[in-house]
Amino acid sequence: MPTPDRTSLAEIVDAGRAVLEDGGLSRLTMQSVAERVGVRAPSLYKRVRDRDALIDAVVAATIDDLTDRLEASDRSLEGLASAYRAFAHERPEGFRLIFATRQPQTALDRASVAILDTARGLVGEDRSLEAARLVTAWATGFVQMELAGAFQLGGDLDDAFAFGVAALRRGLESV
Amino acid sequence: MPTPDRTSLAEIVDAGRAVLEDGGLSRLTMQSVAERVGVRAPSLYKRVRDRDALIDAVVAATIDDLTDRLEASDRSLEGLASAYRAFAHERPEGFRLIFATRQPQTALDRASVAILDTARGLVGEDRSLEAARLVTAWATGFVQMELAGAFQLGGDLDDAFAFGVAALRRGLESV
DNA sequence: ACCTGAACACCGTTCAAGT
DNA sequence: ACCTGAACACCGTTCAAGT
Repeated sequence: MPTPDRTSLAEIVDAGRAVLEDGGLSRLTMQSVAERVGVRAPSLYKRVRDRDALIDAVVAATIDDLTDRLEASDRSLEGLASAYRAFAHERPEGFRLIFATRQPQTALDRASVAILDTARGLVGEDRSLEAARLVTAWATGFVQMELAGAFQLGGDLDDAFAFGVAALRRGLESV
Repeated sequence: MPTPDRTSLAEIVDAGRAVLEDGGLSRLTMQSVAERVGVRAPSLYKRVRDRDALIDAVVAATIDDLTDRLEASDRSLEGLASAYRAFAHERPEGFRLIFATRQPQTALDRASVAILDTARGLVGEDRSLEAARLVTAWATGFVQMELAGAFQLGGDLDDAFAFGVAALRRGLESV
């Protein structure tokens, strides 16, 4: 006798993201997600292989949202960079998790395209991949260090970020 | 009746680092560290407040080693950058953990000095802090993405790294 | 077909009892 | 003064039994 579904994969992933932002990865337990969704922990295993798979799904959803933001920016170097940083500030735990997991992140493909387009406009086709990697690495590292509290020598972080984009633009335009 | 010490804080931290590189953070359990040190898990609590404090100590020791490497480099922009990257390749889990923990990282002070010196030589006193942050953010992000397998569009990563340092030098020299 | 309680393995942590 | 086994709380996961 079929029972009506009491939840769904999408609802579980959303609950996982909410719990993650609330309390960090260590609070992202099967029990806390189940409770938020109104079900018992063992029921989650009907939709999700295990906790790691749930975490992967949370990462994938986060990357999707991040990509939407990049695509919605003005696509300039400055626009991409600040959209990236703003997203990380909004969802610090989710952002952090993207680079804390080791897996085939084909979900990053869409984001790569947006950044590559802008990079191509700055340095041309030949060096666009390297230029995109420069910009992405810098933005990723900046935000991660910011979130980790690793910038401890004072100074204004907004200034440092603006200085960084400007220097990158100069460095790339002189290729 | 005093018992002779069967271990020490330093030995525990070293064991923690070894276990970490072997199996990642999730394998860094009190039990695995205790076993490696030849003691039962509860005994660790005589030297270490809890697992988080052990992790903090592992991070601090890792930052110390990293700083030694930076100081032992030729102190050029290129030398610092490749020393940084080489260290991350040697101790990927330890490196990763540095920016995965949120805490007062005064241990980063020594490393900051080395990078600031080099940055000052490139852009002068006024913008040295921002320049140091640009370089550190880029190197950190590059290596983290590399370790996470986030560079998935082919191309040579050594090339991309060299391209990055060169572009940063140009961007900074034209301040 | 989905949901649950019970059960098991494992981990962090405390503590009384050993030496 | 350090070390240990026993115990407790908590978590991930499986599974037989419910609907």
